[in-house]
Amino acid sequence: MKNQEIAKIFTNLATYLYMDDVPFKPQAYERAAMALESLSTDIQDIYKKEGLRGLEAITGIGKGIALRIEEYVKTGKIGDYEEYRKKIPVNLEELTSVEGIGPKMVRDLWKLLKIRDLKDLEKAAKAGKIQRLPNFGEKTEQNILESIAFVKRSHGRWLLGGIYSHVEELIALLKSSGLVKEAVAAGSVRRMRETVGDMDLLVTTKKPKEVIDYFLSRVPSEKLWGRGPTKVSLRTSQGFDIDVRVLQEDVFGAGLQYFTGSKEHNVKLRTHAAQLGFKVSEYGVFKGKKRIACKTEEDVYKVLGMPYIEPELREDQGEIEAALGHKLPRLIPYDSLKGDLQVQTDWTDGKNSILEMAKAAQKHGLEYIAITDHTKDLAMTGGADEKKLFRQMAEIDKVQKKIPGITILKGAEVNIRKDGTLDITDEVLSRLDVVGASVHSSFKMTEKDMTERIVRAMRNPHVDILFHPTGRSMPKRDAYDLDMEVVIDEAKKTDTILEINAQPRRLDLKDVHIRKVKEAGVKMIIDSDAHSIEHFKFLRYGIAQARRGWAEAKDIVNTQPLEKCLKLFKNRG
DNA sequence: GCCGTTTTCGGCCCGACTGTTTTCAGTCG
Repeated sequence: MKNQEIAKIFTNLATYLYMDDVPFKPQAYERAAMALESLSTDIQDIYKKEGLRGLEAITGIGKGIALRIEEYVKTGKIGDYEEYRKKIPVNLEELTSVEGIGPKMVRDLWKLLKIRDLKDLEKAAKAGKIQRLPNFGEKTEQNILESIAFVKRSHGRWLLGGIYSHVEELIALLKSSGLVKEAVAAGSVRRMRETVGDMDLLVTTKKPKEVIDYFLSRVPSEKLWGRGPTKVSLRTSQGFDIDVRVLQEDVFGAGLQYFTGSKEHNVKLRTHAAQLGFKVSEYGVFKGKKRIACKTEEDVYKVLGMPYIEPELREDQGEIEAALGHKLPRLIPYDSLKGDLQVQTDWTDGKNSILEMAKAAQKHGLEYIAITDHTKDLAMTGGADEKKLFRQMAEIDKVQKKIPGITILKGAEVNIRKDGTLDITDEVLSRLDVVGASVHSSFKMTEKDMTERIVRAMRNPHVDILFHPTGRSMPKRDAYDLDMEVVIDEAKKTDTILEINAQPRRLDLKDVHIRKVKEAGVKMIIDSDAHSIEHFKFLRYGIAQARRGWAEAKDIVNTQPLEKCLKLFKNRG
């Protein structure tokens, strides 16, 4: 699948066009790149099946860009882009990943100092060469050095699950100051994106200066990026960037809407507003000079003729159109899960016993769990063979008696071998309540082979769930090559449930897949993949991911009580 | 380069902040 490759080229091409001050084209390429990134169908397939017309049917792709995609599919290159690369042969992604460096600076750094990448940049900055350039200065040079250190440390983005508790702490801190009325997170944190680059906190207060002083006195910062009368911007000692903004109480809704983003959602919303004769900014919705609505987000959307749009949907993926047509999904609510069907214990690589996990699950409000320890191919985890599975089944019966308030199902996470067969016999699988199958090895197969491998496993009549279908693990391992269309199709045919694994580094399925699966009418399940009693809290991120994929409660089997949930399994209806 | 219940031509979101300047360009969200 070349979608991401082509998207990257278009993003870079946009950067080059920005350097040349070309108007409007860069944005067009950026939009095309975004369209490609969120496309779960292979763009090459679309081209092969439907030609240029198929490409042009995609919003954001017109005649010109369709031709460039055609060129790439045919030759593996895009001419305009190659020319630019010859002229300015620099690593755009690396250089623009540095906070404060955009296309124009990249251009000048290349022109004047022949800086190609992060290494060159760091060297020049350390030698004090940057500050002598026209329009650069001492401070810019210093910021560059600090940004480079950060990019190197964290690649600039953080897992949502890694910083979420930090967000909650800071909100609580602001609220406990007694100085603020409202204190909420906005931005990608509020939209619950799987990774976030920084944190936007919004407060309303009558004493902006005091709030900012208070915040600075309580949150140790490694670097103060800047502070104004209504905003402070800093990097914490953990290296995480936080913006705190003070909003006027009577325009809080407009501000919250604005700073929640996404940028693309807001662009679309403003365009729509303009068509109605309104102007939208962080200070409200205006008709001429008159302010119409801004107290709550509901007001903002209402005056623009649409119901409230949940933050998780605000990615310009059709939510505004859906809202206008009153076709928004009724997203699966948080805290609506009744069970968790992927739980590991100390029988393999989990930290806690079956009883401890059951107790923790119960405390988390769950009515049932499945114990799904690894199986024998995963030797390093102490994966169970058939005998060990029987022993564990007996143990679960014993534990169940000690804790009657929650049902403990007998399950396993069986390994899908390279050829698509499983590492546990069908005879034993048939004795389990829940069988999840997943790939843990041989990630580097061709898309065709990997798809066939997984399809074969799904065809096993005992496999109820395909666990973490794409196998990614952020940030170190990307998804393996897989034809998701085929997998979804096969899930429909075989009644296999697809998992949304809630581990912050997995979040697999991805949001774009979830939407496809839902549209295909295939069932999904949200599992914590808990390896300790702490991990049931991950379910929240799984639900967030489901919501970002427009899923409703009825799409997710474990929103149902146990009996109903099990009826949705294959061969159980 | 894309798009269309204002438009097949003429628009394309909008404002704040920063660092370098001495009125503004670049970057960000």
